[in-house]
Amino acid sequence: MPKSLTHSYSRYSRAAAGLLGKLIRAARKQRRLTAQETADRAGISRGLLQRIEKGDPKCGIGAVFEVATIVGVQLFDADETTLAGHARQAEQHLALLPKSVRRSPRTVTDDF
Amino acid sequence: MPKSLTHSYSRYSRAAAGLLGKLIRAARKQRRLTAQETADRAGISRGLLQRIEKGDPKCGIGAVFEVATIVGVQLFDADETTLAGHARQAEQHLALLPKSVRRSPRTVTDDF
DNA sequence: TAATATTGGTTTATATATAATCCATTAAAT
DNA sequence: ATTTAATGGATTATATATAAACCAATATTA
Repeated sequence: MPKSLTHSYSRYSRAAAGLLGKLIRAARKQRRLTAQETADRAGISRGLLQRIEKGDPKCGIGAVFEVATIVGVQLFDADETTLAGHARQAEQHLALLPKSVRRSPRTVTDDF
Repeated sequence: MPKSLTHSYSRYSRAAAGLLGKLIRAARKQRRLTAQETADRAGISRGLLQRIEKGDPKCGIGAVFEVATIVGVQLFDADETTLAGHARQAEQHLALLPKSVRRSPRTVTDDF
């Protein structure tokens, strides 16, 4: 049985989702796009778009990224080559990491 | 009745989710963090963490951002002030937009 | 090598995200 | 001012995301 809705994310994560939503909404307004038309292009419902622009953290990241792309919000630094380049770099980086994954004994405190 | 799983997001959105997942996984390995421990700290299951690192676009953006924060993946440019600053800027920008929201007659083609 | 921990991939039950449809309100066009 | 379009917010039904519990395979430590 899944844990009920007892958990809430950190302030930082909620702020990040909220910021992205605000950026999306601002970009949509700039482009004079209707909520309905934007939702249609993204293949989602208008209600979901409302939640995305409100920064609801439970929205699927695919839907959020799709809308962001449509309204012209850059997800990653455009100057730093392309997305494909980023991914390739991440893969190489991953390959270069030491094989040892065993966690270090030091305890880490989560304060953000 | 909701539309079934007939829709799929754009290549760009999927690539973005996939990239973020790879960055997260690389960062977690760098920090020698176990999947289980990372999931525990994020308040999610290990299975969801696997999907996040795989770039599954249906994962909640809150969960993804939470994990990204925990493993140290910067969501927004750190140099560009803070998240709060970004949000304030977005709000001001939104307020400064012309009141007219009616969309322009020109049709726009989605090719990305 | 042996023992232990981590991971990847299932399955199942339940919580919930989503689409669809409504209505009321606000903004925009005529 | 009237009409029309856009928005915000609810509601409901259903698809599905998630947690939990497994197992097998791999990696890590001793």
